[in-house]
Parts: sequence; structure tokens; C-alpha cells
Amino acid sequence: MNSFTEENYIKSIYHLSKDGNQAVNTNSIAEQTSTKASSVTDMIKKLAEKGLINYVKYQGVTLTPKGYSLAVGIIRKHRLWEVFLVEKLQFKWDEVHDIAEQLEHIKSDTLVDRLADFLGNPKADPHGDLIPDKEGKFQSKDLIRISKMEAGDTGIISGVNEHSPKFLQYLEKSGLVLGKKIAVIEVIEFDGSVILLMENKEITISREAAKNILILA
Amino acid sequence: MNSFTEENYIKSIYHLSKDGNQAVNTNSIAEQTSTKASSVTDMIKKLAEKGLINYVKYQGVTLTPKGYSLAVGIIRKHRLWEVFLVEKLQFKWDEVHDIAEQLEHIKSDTLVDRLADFLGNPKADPHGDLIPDKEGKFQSKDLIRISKMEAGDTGIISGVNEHSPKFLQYLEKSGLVLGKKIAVIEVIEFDGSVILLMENKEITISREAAKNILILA
DNA sequence: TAGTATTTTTAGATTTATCTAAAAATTAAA
DNA sequence: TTTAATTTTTAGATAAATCTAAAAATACTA
Ligand SMILES: [Mn+2]
Ligand SMILES: [Mn+2]
Ligand SMILES: [Mn+2]
Ligand SMILES: [Mn+2]
Repeated sequence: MNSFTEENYIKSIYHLSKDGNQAVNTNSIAEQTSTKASSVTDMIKKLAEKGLINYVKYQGVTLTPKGYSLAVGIIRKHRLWEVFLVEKLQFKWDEVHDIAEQLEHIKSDTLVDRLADFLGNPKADPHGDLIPDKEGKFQSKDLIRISKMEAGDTGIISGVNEHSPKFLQYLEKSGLVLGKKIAVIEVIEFDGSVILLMENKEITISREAAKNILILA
Repeated sequence: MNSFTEENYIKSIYHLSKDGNQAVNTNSIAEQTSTKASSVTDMIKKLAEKGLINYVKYQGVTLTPKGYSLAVGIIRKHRLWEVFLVEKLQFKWDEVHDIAEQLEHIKSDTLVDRLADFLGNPKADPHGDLIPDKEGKFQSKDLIRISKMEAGDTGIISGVNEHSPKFLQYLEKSGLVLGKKIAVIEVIEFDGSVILLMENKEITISREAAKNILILA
């Protein structure tokens, strides 16, 4: 049985390794988990001992298959609970993350399966993040940032790259929510801000915002 | 912020004190929490420090108003989650307790309120145990054990006093589930077993079982 | 009421997850 | 290719929750 702490480290390592690919260094784990590098060294020794990560001193860590499937399982639970909170309990998309951080550690395989069924086996959470299936497979989508689009390009808002309540509330207020169709009218050369057309209205967003909104072409 | 451990001690004290009335002694807390008396002494000092219990050395403990409302809040969550699991996720009544033991520690007042609304503000959980409202008030019912009934008495099965999966599965198999109307035909003097009439069928249960089934007259 | 049994508390250790400060290894720069 | 900067690991401490063994207090009994 893994502690919440261990699970949070594994999840951090997963996210930092860009979904399980590259090696992750000690300092970045420390930052992600709000701990110190020395604490991380202690913990990664323990996780390596448990067979969840590959660890060579000074070389950073990678997830083993066992660690990877643990991470994906936690992420599945996190995202399913977020769907539950939004779809069934009327939470807003900017309110669900902290509660899901708690719920993701509830242990019961049956519960996860039943919850997924209850929700209609959703493929994405309220932020457009993909929900892996029971076997840990993601049904990958090809999303691009608005900041990579050019005048004339069109698409549908399908995800975000930044999950802070502040940003999500801003999008909500501006009507830039998942499912909306947008077209890029112009990219301002000076500062990279982008003028969009959405529902026959022009909306200007900063380059920073444009980098964090994901579009399905 | 209270740890899961602290919450479990408070809940144990609540249950052992018969819903918050009498004083609870160290050994019984140790038994309930599967720890040793010495561990309990340490923990109750801490809980007293936090203002959750009244503690005088060698005199046992009682809940303060603050401790009482913490306990009731946890019990509310536990029972609401049990309703959720049975009503929405098709769990059986003998399968939900352990999962609810985890879910009862999730911290979010909004979540509890929304969950209660979502479930239609149920007054009782799948075992007939009362669910306190937001203010911690129980809508008390007057239930009696079948073992206290006499030949000729009738009523509706409305709760259980024993929550082990074994017992719940036995009731399920025998059809002795919540809402069923029963009549006592005879109480066997020899061993206290009880012959019931339910849906025109006779069912004999042991005195032990009769003590653990609760009836609304 | 004195003596015994039971319950509770204290004393001292252990495990987990964390920290600070210092040492060691790696990486970058001169 | 030395030297300096950065990163990582080790050493030693601390706080939380637990334990065993022993001491102290309370309760029971003859
Ligand atoms: Mn989230
Ligand atoms: Mn999300
Ligand atoms: Mn229960
Ligand atoms: Mn119950």
C-alpha cells in the first residue's frame, strides 16, 4: 500500500517527465512537491526500493512500468472525480482541482470503474485533459496552442495548459470555454497578442493567454 | 486542520460514548482504534490540547461541543457517501463501509452540501443509520430490536445494529432488508430465537440476529 | 481496610516524512 | 583543464503516531 505522499511524488514525477518520457531531476521534484531536495532524495530512494522508479545517483529518475501505471491510475481518478464534481454536483471548472487532489487517493478499483460508468466513461475532464481508460490508455487528441496559430486558422477550444482558478475564471468570464469555435483574425506582431472571432464577436487575448488555450483544428 | 488519525479517534470516542453522552475510557478507545492504551493516552492529550475533548487523568474523556460537531460532521459524510455508493453506483449495502471510511475524511463543506442535495438530502443511510443535517441535528426515530418484541408485534425493518458484511449478506439472502414488514409469530423460550412472518413466509432467526435488527413499530 | 487485580500513564524506542547544514559529485565557465 | 557554480546526496535533528515495558493510580475483594 502506498501513502498519499508516495502517490503525490509519483504523480509529480509523471507530470514533470512530460507524461512519462524524459528523466526528472531532484530539484524539480522538490519544487513540484513543495519540499526540499534532501527530502526528495530520501523519498526517491524509497520509491526505487519499491520498484516504482529507476534511480541512479545524480542521474535523476524515470518511472518503471509499475510506477507509470500507478501514476496513470491516480490521474484517471483525479480527472473522473473532477467530471463528477462538475457534471453531477454543479461545481465550476475552477473549483474542482483541490477537492480532486484529495479524492484521487481513495483506494478501490471497483469504485473507479463504477464511477467511470456512472459518468458515461468520459474521455476528457472539465479542463479538456484526457482521461485514461481502465488499461491506462489515453485516446490522444492533437491540440495546438492558440499562440501557434496564424491569421485565418480556425478550431474549437478543447483544453487548457494552465489550471489556476484565476485563469479559468478569466476564460469563463470571457466566454472562452471548452467547445467554443474560434477563428484567428490577427496576431499582433508587437506583443504577440491575438485577436479572435468567436460567435461574431472580436476578443483580444494576450500572448500569455494564447499559449495556454488549446485548440482542436 | 485535523489529521485522519485524529478524526478517527474523535469518531471512535463519539460512538463509544453512545452518541456523545457518557465518558469513554482509555482501553475501549484502544480497542476501537486497534492501538494500544499507551498510544491512546498520547493522542487524547493532544486532542484535549486542541479543545476537542475534556480529559482528566484516569477519568476517561468526553467530547467538547467542538469535538462533538467534528464527530457528527464526519458521520454525516460517512453516511452520505454510503448512500451515494448504493444509490448511484450500485454497490451492495455490505460493500460500502470501507470505502466510506476513506471518503469521510475528504475536506470540503461545499462538497458535503452539494452531495447531500444531489442525493435528495436523505435522512438515513443504507443501513438505516440516521444522517445528521448540516447543523448536526438527527431526526430521531424510535427503533426497537426484534429481540425486544413479543408474539403478535409487528413493524417495519428500519435499521441494523451490526454492520459486518457477513451479517448484512445473511440478511440480504434471507430477504430481511430495510422496508420489509414483519410480524413476530413466536419467541422460542429455550434459546430466544424468533419466528417471523414476512410476505406470507415464516422465517426463523437466532436471538443474536434478532438483537441486531431494528424495527419501526 | 489491607492486599490484589486492573487500568492508565510514563519512559524510552521506532518509523515516516520532513528539515538545515555540510560534503560530494556534476556541470559550466574561465 | 583548472576553477567556480550548481546540483545532489549525506549527516544529524525534529515532529507525528505508534510500540513495549515498567511505574503509578484506581478499582475490586476478601
Ligand atoms: Mn485537476
Ligand atoms: Mn483537470
Ligand atoms: Mn459505515
Ligand atoms: Mn452505515
